[in-house]
Amino acid sequence: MARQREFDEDKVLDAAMELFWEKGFEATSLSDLTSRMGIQRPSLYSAFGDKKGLFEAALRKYTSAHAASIRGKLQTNSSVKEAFRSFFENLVAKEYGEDPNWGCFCLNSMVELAPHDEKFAILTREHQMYLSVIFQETVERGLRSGELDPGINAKSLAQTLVISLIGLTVFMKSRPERTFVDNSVREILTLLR
Amino acid sequence: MARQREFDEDKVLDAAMELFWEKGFEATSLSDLTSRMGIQRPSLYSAFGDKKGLFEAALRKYTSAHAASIRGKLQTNSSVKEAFRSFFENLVAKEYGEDPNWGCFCLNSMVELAPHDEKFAILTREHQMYLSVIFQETVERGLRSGELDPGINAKSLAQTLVISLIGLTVFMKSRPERTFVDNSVREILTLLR
DNA sequence: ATTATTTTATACCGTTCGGTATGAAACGAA
DNA sequence: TTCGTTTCATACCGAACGGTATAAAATAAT
Repeated sequence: MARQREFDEDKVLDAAMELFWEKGFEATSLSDLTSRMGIQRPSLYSAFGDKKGLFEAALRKYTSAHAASIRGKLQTNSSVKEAFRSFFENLVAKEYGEDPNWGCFCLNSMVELAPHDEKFAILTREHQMYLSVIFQETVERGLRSGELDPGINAKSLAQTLVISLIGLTVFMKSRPERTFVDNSVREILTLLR
Repeated sequence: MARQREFDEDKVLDAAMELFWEKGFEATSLSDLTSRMGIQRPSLYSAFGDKKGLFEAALRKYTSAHAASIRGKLQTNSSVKEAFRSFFENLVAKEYGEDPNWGCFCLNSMVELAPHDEKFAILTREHQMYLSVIFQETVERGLRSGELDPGINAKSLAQTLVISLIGLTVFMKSRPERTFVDNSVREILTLLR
């Protein structure tokens, strides 16, 4: 028995996510947000609490979608080596296709907020842990099928691939020459012997 | 024929560097800066131009010292494998010793500013390029001495080590369990076969 | 139609932002 | 000592910040 919302909470959260992803937490103002989200301040505050609450909601939505996307990409290919190869190569191709390139929202947040806010340290760290589990499951699939060398330590390799993914993603924010990144990808993939 | 400066430009720049390193560009206010640097605003503006000019001066000072430090560490050990091993292990030990952990000022800046400011994209990218040259020279030393497998591509390996360094440094900002990082370091070092 | 409840839009709050005008204090040269 | 120059400290600028008080508009139940 009341007035109904005129905005779709999920839609405006996407708009906020884009903005935070692009500019980070501090550099994004409430005026930026309300104008891009198409709602007024009181609506924003009643729906998400405050600026940091909105940021957290946006980041949680991002990590959830990001993890699902990566899991999907790694499952499409029956060959594990091929799956990782196309995953990393598509990652690079995508970042060089877009201009400019905002990197990964979760890593941006890890750099900006994790050392100052334990909640975001946990949130961003747990996302990387989850990615390492996805990677590990994929490596173990390759071990079971015999595609990968049985001497491989699935967990260590998966964790190293996460570190490599982070390094590549962050470094590409500075738009280095593509050969640098291509060389690294090729080298990293040799760990999947 | 005039009044002399009462502050040491190099000293106050160090103070600014620490603050920007810790909090980033946006989250650091001029009041933060002047209070930590121990000078007044007009002195800051006359010496460094504006906030971004001060930030750039601080970052240049950081990258220069950072590169020299890394070059020094890699030269101390006659064994190249041992040099990289101790380099990465000390990196990890140092980050876990300090609490909290501000990561690398250059990488923090790459994430926060590179996509929005071409000057900082270049500055941070060039620093990584320089690190890759230092790494490459070290790998080539190992090739010449016969310590490393002649099949190794020095440039690709060096670039991959830079990517790994970036990934490790950024990930450690979220204070993950140390075994994760240790596993990755061990795995990465296997590339130095 | 009236009423209770929620969301909307506007306008505003005190605070802090990056940056600067101003004049006194401290020098070196004459 | 006087003068010209530079740096110092203070105080201030308009603008933007994150957040909220207020009341009109819109709904569903009575």
